[in-house]
Amino acid sequence: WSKHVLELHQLRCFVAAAEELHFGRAAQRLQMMPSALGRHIKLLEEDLGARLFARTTRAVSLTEDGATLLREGRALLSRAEAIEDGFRRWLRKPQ
Amino acid sequence: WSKHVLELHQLRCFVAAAEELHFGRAAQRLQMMPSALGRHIKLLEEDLGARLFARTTRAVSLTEDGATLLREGRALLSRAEAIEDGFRRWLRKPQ
DNA sequence: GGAGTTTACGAATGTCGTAACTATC
DNA sequence: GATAGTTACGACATTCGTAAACTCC
Repeated sequence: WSKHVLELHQLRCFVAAAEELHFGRAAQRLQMMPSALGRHIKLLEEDLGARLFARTTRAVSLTEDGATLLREGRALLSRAEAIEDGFRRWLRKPQ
Repeated sequence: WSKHVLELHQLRCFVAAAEELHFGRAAQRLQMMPSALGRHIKLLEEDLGARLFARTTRAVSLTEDGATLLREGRALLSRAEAIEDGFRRWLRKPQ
């Protein structure tokens, strides 16, 4: 069985982790446990077929693929937020 | 507890339904049952705080908000697919 | 009454957090 | 031995499909 498709929730986990370069802080920022965050990132890596972080378990750093996804993922997320905001700004649209 | 955030899976359901203007065919296209598709669309409407379809249960048609989301949602989905394809095209990147 | 969407309800899946494990310093 | 990420495992929540209900022609 397979999901095999990109989902925004995974991407939010990845972007937070990529920005913090620290799973614990990233998880805290997203109000979830590090184990949950790590699982989502692992799934994302499997879905994309790419390693996104170089892990030494002592510290994490972005791979080249990770850096690419950070750029494109941020753009995608901000576009998604723009759509949400566009709708939510006008509950009962002004005309 | 709240999810309250846009997810691509909901958007895929909505776009299929908006293109077919028929929940049954849309569900078939996505290989799911109409009831499941309808539930996702309902959640999406609640999340965005907007009615997306005018339903007469005999036929569905897009509201103005629905037409807007169809445009922006398609763009978002195609960008998401582009990211996926970009990664999957180069399993073991070409150099 | 039939085509089409929605609701009710168990069953199956997925996701979570705690705790134990692994590895690095 | 402390810090940071991962895996194992039940518990909880979501999502599914079937079937019944509803609604408009």
